[in-house]
Amino acid sequence: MADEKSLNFLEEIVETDLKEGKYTSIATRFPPEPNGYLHLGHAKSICLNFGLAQKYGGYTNLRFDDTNPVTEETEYVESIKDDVRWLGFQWANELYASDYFQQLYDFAVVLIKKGLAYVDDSTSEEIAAQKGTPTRPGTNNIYRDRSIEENLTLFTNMKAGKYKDGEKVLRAKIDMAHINMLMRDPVIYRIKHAHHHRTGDAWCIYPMYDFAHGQSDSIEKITHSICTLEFVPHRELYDWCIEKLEIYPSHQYEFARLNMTYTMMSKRKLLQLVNEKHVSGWDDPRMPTLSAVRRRGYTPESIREFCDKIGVAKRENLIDIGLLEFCVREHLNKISLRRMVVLDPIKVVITNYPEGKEEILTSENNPEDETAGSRSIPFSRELYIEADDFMEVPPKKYFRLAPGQMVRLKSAYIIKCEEVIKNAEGKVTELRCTYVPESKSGSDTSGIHVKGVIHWVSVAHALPIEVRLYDRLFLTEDMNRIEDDFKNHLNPESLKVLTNVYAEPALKEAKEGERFQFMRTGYFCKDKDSTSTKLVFNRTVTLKDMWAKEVRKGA
RNA sequence: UGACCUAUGGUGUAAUGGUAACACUGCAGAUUUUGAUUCUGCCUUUCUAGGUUCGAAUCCUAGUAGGUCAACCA
Repeated sequence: MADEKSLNFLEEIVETDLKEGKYTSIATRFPPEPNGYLHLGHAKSICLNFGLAQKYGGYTNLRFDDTNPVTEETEYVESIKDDVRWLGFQWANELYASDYFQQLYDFAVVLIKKGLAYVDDSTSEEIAAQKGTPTRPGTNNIYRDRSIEENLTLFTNMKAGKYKDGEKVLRAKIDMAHINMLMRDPVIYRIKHAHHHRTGDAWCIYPMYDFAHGQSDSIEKITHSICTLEFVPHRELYDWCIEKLEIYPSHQYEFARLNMTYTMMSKRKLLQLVNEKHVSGWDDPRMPTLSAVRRRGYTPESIREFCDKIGVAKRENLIDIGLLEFCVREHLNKISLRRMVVLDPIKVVITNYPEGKEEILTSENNPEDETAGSRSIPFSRELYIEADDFMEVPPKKYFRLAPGQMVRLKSAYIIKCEEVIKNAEGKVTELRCTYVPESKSGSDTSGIHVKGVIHWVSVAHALPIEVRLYDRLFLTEDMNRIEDDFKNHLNPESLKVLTNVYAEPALKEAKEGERFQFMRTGYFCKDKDSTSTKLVFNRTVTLKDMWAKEVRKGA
């Protein structure tokens, strides 16, 4: 029996609308502005919009809100399409607000003819000054009373390019004393002699968001237009335009955007990080963009699961980034092949293992998935193990390697540390161990039980690789709360590059983007910077580490 | 000195007038050839004050707190 999951408030609205026969099917849209890359906040919106349509039998349009040519570029359009597809969604139609420029222009003319719009010659400063404040009403200016004929002529001239940028605007004529600031004669068209990424130089006037978005929804017969909370006050204007234009009544609903701990989700600031080279690009694996988390090794399934788990509501939230990490671990644990990789090597010589001898051992690829099969791993007299897996003076409950102590080498033998060799500075350089020949994995007759199991790589067969370890980009939990420059909060240790790393030979076959669990250290993904001679892996996320926590508590 | 939105464990989200629950986190334990995974148990919750009602997290009023609104951005 599938337990019935409760509905979020948007699903409730849709179900009610469907039940009451308001609609027979629904249409939603995802409306990004192509002025940056999509991030996890957009993923929430994508999952919501596409998810709703999927669940209730409708469709979702991908509509680029490209009404501001100075910030928008084709590069962004392509990345957005890639990201939506990667997340696993298929849009019904690829559309652009710029497709509607003529219709939108005609709508503006309709408004003028109804006496509901006028051309204003004021500067932006004057308009701002006349706007009043939230507690003080605005004031009318002389342009407000221009005749319909004059407005029509002026607006035609605006379109014809007879004025310079900023010289005139078209404003809706609503009410300068309206309690809602957005209803105080909002600017609906402005002059921009700028090249548009799709319409080229065909237009020199462009509609504002409030005069483009709702009408675009209406043209596409979007039933449920879902946006974030900061647009709540825009809804009144959204409805006003639809009513005065007497067009299809789409409706706007608002939800709270995603905020995440230690994460900055503002496109503008992310752009700044890219431009000022604090990161290597929009897809730097430390970024919260979808192209970055993809490169880092996150799966689309885990992002969708995350969006499902965080829910949808109308109150401000701050999601623990640990939940995202939980989701990706949960998925990667099920699907990723295990490999042994030593990130910080220390050499072990097995003194009672014959020189020149080699054995081929077998290890399962994924204990969570029998169909994943197994692989061969070469074993020999000299090995690398993790420096962390040896302590000369171990604390209580440390069940890895220490002088006189035994551990099992994963899928191989039990070894015992007999001697510690140090260099002149007293640093441990080599461990001399003996192995128990009867303790071979799968045919262990030694009767010895050891608690610790560690990973290892045969020196003679080791594959050198580069590994990039990522930590949170920011050190401050709630980046919405800061008052100083957000760059002051950057984590200087958000990237650590390890170049003295050895992997088992099987990793050589890895394909770009392929994800693995490096046993006991974390999940990793082969990076696009890899070449035939240099393999590079990104750490997606560490494994949960109870021992590290234990150590921290002791400290 | 306004309007609008919001208020449930540490963090999210449910409960739709009838026993406050689920996930993450945290803590404790079992299993484990990954100190992973898995499994078990535990901790912790209705902003305040009134009102309506047999009964309120839920409805009403007021207060308080947080958010939003004064771009020719979206």
